[in-house]
Amino acid sequence: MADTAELRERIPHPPAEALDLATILRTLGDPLRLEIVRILADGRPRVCGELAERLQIPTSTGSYHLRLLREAGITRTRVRGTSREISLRRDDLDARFPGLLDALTRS
Amino acid sequence: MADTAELRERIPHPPAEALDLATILRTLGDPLRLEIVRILADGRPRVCGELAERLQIPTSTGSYHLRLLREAGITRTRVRGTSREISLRRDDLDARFPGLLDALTRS
DNA sequence: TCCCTTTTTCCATAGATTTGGAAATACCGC
DNA sequence: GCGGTATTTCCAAATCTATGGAAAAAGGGA
Repeated sequence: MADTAELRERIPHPPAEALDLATILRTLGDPLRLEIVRILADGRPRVCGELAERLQIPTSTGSYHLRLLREAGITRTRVRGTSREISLRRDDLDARFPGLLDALTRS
Repeated sequence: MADTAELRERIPHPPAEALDLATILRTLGDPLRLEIVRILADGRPRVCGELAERLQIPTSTGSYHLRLLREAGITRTRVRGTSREISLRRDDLDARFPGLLDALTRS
């Protein structure tokens, strides 16, 4: 039986223990990226195009912000055919910074 | 009897209802500023020089970061003679973004 | 294989941020 | 008023960030 994580991703994500609070806050301190996190807060994954369209930005700009979110460890990106499925890393974030995501997505 | 707030400050602070989450996160997304907030988290006010010395930075740099913290509504600055007494705006932050400060200063 | 779709990479530009020395400002005590 | 102390403002330089068009990459289906 193969490793689940191996099947799930081909894209580099930081390990949970490497998550840095200042980096996370700086990354979320952009209105566009904060909005992406709020959209993802319902737990349903989205593809890049869906998010770019919803935010009314070119896909190249969207790709840039999604890369920062992934590199900060805030989102998880899963390859699905030619698409990328983006979801919140709620498990790791909640374990490492309890209450943070809740405080950010409340209301 | 004069207004307490009037006696307390001569320096512009944003009103509680103007606090913006993205601005707050961007401001805290700097290691130096996050450290200042952690130092202030015990509730005891500090003067600028005390913070600059503790962080090993020139006072002009400290003054810059403290201005950003104040303008974001994260700290309150009170004039005390030639000094400035810096404290966390925990009351307003807790009211506006419940759980945020706790998540940030835990551990 | 060829085409179509989705996303990323490349690249240049515009703009914002951080830094710290030097000068200016402000308040206090004498 | 004067000297001393604390802090801010000014300013320039170095660095980092965001934007978006165009081209490249990568997978799926016929």
